[in-house]
Amino acid sequence: MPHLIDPTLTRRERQRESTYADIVTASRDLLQDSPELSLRAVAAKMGLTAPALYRYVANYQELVDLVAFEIDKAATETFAAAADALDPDDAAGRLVAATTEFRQWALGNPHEFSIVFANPIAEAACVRRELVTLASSGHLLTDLIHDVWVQRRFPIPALDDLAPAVREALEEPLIPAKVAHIAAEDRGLVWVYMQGWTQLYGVVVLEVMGHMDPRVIESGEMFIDVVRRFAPTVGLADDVPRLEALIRERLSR
Amino acid sequence: MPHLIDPTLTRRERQRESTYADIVTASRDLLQDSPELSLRAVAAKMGLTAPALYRYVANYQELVDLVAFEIDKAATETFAAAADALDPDDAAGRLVAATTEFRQWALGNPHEFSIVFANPIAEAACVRRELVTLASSGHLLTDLIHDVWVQRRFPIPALDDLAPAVREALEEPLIPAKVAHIAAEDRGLVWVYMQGWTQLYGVVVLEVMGHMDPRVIESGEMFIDVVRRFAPTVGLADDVPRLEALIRERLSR
DNA sequence: TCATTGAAGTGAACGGTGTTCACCGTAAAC
DNA sequence: GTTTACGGTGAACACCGTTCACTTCAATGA
Repeated sequence: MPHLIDPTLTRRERQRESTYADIVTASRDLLQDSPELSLRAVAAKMGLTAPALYRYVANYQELVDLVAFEIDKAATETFAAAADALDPDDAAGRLVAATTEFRQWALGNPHEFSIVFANPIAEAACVRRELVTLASSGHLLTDLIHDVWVQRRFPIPALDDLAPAVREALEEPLIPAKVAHIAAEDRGLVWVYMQGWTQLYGVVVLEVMGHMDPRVIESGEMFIDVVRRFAPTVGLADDVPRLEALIRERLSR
Repeated sequence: MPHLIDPTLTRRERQRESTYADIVTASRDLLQDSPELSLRAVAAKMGLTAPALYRYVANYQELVDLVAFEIDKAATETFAAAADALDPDDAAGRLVAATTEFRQWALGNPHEFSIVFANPIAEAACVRRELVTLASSGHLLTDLIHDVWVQRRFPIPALDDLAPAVREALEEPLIPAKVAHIAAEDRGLVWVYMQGWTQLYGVVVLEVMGHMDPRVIESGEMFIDVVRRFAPTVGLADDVPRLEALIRERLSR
């Protein structure tokens, strides 16, 4: 994303913005090689000393959050691009393409993946939770499932059939903007999304962490299996052969 | 596990064994409070200096592996105990009880859980991989699913219907002992186990890491939902109401 | 235009980490 | 009773996150 000159920003502000971009770039560079991201290494890579970074970031955790947020944003763009490579009317194919791209990206960039999706945020501040919660990747997948639903109208649970805790979580999500465009009575769809995300997350984390037979990881068969089992839930039982072919084509790239 | 005096071990060997136990105890104590396990802190807690630990462990990673292995072993005993609290003939109930106990333990001991199940072993040595792969928890869950299968004889995939990579992984697992007691022609059952483990792992990691709406985590509804959806796969469709009640009873403790 | 202000960066320092090495006492082994 | 080697120490190195006093210099306002 080439940074056009924004006249509303003063020169200093523009330079500051550019430094933030440099921080992210340096951090992602380091994550290509090492699983650990260190503040000092980032500073060194930028030609700065460590204390200088504290002008931009309150502490190490905030650096990680910043980088994680930007990684998620950038990765989501590649997921969206994978979807956009297909016919705009092929909602099912778009969902599967983005999902497959997510899996491939995770395995190809395990450190970046870990920083975004395998970081404990239970004991973190509210800011952190908000950032991660409005993850753009989650937003994208929700949209793609919604598109499938618009086409297929697969059954979704009524809010009254869901447990109270779930209903609350769907009616008033932590970040309202995330599902604001989904009508209140259709929020059961978000529960279906969460079911799917849970399964996708399970395979991918197992694969990225290496907690699975290497031969199975390499083949991608468990990932395919998950998609195959989830397809009927979103009205795509009949599309499985085509979708599976689509996945295999993408996996073999 | 009270250590009886083993006359086959010399005094020195016994003392060494006891020191290993102390290392694990000190480490687990530290993990109760802090998410990070530091070699120096372990040494200090034992009244030693850091270099002394290198008489027992080659490096930090080996300390983590040792602790992770022992935690897995100890945790598995509590899972097994949860199963044993039920009628020995109630294979379904035993599986669900152990599974629920796993989820509860994970949420109650997030640091211990992370060290065992959310540690990247992709870029680790072979020793590490072997240790984690012969995880006793995996062994237990495989046994419990096998018991359910003996009772219900739910359909399992034929090896010929599975992808080559999967077939290889099932026929010659990384650690042969793990599934040695399952006949070659019944190895499709292990694939069903892996499907179930993937789903269980997905929810629990999401919950432990806090990457889910706190209200949903607290209620345990997504975990219940996963069990509910998996039940038919192992011939337990009709048992869902009873099993769900069993879960809810355990969750409310 | 000049003085002032404040943002950005530095070097030194503190406490923490994993790790290595030379050294030492003492308990086990021959 | 002598020798061996095991288990422990203290000092040191390189790295980490973080703080603080200090400088520099560009943007700002009079």
